[in-house]
This record gives sequence, structure tokens and C-alpha cells, in this order.
Amino acid sequence: MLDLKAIRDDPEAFRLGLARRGAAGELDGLLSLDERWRTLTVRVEELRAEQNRASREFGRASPEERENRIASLRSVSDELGRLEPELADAAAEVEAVLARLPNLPDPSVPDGETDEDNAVLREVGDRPELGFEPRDHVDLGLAIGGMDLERAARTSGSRFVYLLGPFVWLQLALLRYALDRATSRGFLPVIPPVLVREEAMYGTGFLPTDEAQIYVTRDDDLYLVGTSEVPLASLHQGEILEEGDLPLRYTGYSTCFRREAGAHGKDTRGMFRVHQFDKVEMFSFVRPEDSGEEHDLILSIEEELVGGLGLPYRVVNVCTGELGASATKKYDIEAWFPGQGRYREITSCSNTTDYQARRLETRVRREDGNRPVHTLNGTAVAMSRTIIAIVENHQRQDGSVALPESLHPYLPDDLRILRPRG
RNA sequence: GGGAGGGUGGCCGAGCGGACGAAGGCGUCGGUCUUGAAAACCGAUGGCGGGGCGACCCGCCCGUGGGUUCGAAUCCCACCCCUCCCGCCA
Repeated sequence: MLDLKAIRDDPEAFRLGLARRGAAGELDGLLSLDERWRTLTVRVEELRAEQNRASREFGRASPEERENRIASLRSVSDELGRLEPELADAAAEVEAVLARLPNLPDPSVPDGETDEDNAVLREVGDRPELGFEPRDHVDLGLAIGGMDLERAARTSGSRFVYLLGPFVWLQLALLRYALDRATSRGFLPVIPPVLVREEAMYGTGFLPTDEAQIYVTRDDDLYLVGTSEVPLASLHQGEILEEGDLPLRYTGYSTCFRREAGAHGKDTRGMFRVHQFDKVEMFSFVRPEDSGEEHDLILSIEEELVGGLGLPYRVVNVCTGELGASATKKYDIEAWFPGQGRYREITSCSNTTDYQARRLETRVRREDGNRPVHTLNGTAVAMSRTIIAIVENHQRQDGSVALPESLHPYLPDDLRILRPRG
């Protein structure tokens, strides 16, 4: 949510920022709705003040006097009865428009529509020189016995997977690997609820914008989260935090559910894009002036995690067209996937400034008043894609995969090399 | 799932149609006193929004949303949440 008062004070700044995201069209409408709301507010509050004054006197009045006063009180009450619904409508309209406006992009974000417009900041690590035609994760995973896609399709449909044996151990090793590194940097591990109320989805900015991507339960009005960002951000909903308690850092492990509507035909092979996967996420609540620095910290942890797995990657500054509604700026780490012959997103971190905090009413107590905190989120490890990247990058001619040393402490002793069966 | 009782300020807790943003206590912060501290005493202590250049003024908030009423923390309805008992259950 943008700051309505700030929009009033400097509409042109918002017009410019929103225009970069193709969302400036609603601004004039918003300003006139706001004008109407304020006019009505002034009138309604005058009437209420009068009613309160008269009502206080009424309490002291004698029974005879009361009879005389009821008529004038009723006329005030009647006018309020007419105006209050108008005021409520105006407020709801302002709210509805405001809720749809995305966060302003940071000046350093490149303009653009698709991932081809993202700015590549750096490439790190050498792509593996395999000396043979690389197999993709489906061929490798099936041979190793780490996954079953056909039976998953029979059970649940396309874009689902049974992880089996070696890939299960690998995923659990990745979990410990990610948690160890995140907690060593001060992030508290959390296993959050994955079914959440509408307010949590709204508060994090996934509703109303991304409704088509979200699974909803039929009888309970609960939403399945697409990322633990949602319950982590909601952890301090409605709270006023003490400045000395910030930053608050959490790392959540959860399953993530995504409908992938509109992705028909995209990444249909294997488990690169699935409806359900597990992910370790980092989430920070910080003082407003610290969010830029925190964003760099989260990115550096992500680079450490990806780099530590021996995966070649590049860092991109995501363009305006690819930003989520709540983000002012987003870095993606794209790992090299030999099976696809290109870089693909494997982690992502966003600075959402005060956008989510304003919706969730998470504030910090300050001398000069309570202000929304800033929130940030970033992937520690997205399990399915990371498993894919590992097996594709560390594959060997015979179809075996040498797992990176950084995972050895977390793996069963006989599983440092994944071998094709039979 | 069945039954019972509850949700009031940072916390505890009174209020159960009219002067209530709400008694009292605790906590916190100032002050008096003291060599210092404690105790005692005095005072201050919520959030959100609107208006005004401003000192300020006004409105809203007693789980949430509706309703009754000239007037609702208080009465009615729906929903949410918590606690206890029974049943079921990882």
C-alpha cells in the first residue's frame, strides 16, 4: 500500500514512479475520490460533534426538556444516516484503488517488460565443461531413482512430482544447509502455517493482484501460501515494534503452492515449474533507513548459498515489468542449467519497503510517531530448482552426480555420489 | 463434532443504555524526598484519521461487521478468536 498522505503531498512524484510500472492511469481518479472522501469526512465529523455535544446535555436534562430536544437531535441523526453510507462508500473506493497500486520502483530498477530487460550485474563461477552432451534433470533423476513424474500425474495431475529416495535425502540436506547458514546470520528458523486467511494474502500484496496464482480452500476461506513470505510477513501483523528489537530476521521452511495459471506450455518438462515445492525463505523487518543495506545482506547470503553448492550463476536487477506488486526492487540469482543451456531463476530477493508493513500495520515506535517498518524477503533455497541445478551441473559422463562437499555433513554417508540404478 | 464460559488500554481488571477513551491496580517515564537506592508521595502515560500557518480543535476505536435507539463498551444478530468439559484424532 502506498502512503495516501504522501500521494496528496506530491502527486507528480507518484505519477512518474507509477508510470514506470504502467499504473499511473488510476492516479487522477484516486485523487478525486480522496477529495470527495475528505469533504464528506469534514461534514460527517461536524455532525457527529454536534450530536455528541447535544447528547451530553441531553443526559443532564430533565424529562420535560428531553421531550423538546428529541426532534432536533433526530434531525442531526437523520442527516448522519444519509451521509454515513456515502462516506463509507467513498472510503471503500479509495481503499480499493489504493490496494491495486503497486509499490514505486527504486530509481536503480531498469525499465522493461520481460526478463530480457533485466540488468545483469555479474556472472560468478565457471560453467561446467562436461565434454559430453549434458542430460537434463528428468533423464538424470529418473535414472537415479530420485523422482516419479508419471505416477504423480496420475495422482495429482501435471506439474506434480513424487520425490524418491536419493532426492529426499538431498532435499533434507539442503534444508539443513540453508538453515545452518541463515541462522548463523541471525535468522530465527520458523515452520509457519501454510494455510492463511485472506488478510494475510492481502497484507502481503498477493491479493488482489495475484489472485489467479493462489489455491483457495472450498469450505474454510483459507488460502494456500505460494511462499512462506506470507505467514512470515504476517507474524507481526498489527504490532508496534520497539526500535531496539529491530532488525527481526526469520527463516521459514514451508511447502509452497502455486497454480501457475497462464504458464501453460511453459517449462512443462520435469519439476522445474511445479504446483508444489518446498522452500527455505528469509524475511526481515528493519528500520526504514536500513532496508537498502538489508537487501544487500540478503543477496549476499543467497550468493553464498548458491555459490557454496558449486553452481555457476549470475545476479540480475529485475526490470519494472517483472517486479511483484509489493517490491520496490528485486534481485534474482539465476543459476546455469546445463540441461536447458541457459540461466534460470533459482533465488530472488525483494525490498518491499513499507508497502507490506502499511497493509499489515506493522510499525516501529519512534520519537516522532509510529511509522511502518520496512520488510524484505529472499529465497534461501528453493528445493526443486536447486536439486535440478545440482544434478545438472555436477553430472558425470556415466550419469552419476557428485554432490557438493558443502552438503556432505548433512547427507547419509553412502550418498555423496548419486548413481543411476541397475 | 456436542456442551459451557469468555474477549475492555502495555498487563490485570471494573463498568452492563446517557457527563465513559473508559474506575481501580500493576508496569513505564518524569518530579519531591535521600549521601545513593528502596519505600512513600505528586504528576504524566494508547492507536488511527480529518481540519488549521499555528498554540490547538474535532472525529473514530471496549474482538470484527451489521442492527435497535435521539444516544451503545452496555441491548439484538452474524462472524472471528480464546478457555474448560465430552467425543474423535497425528
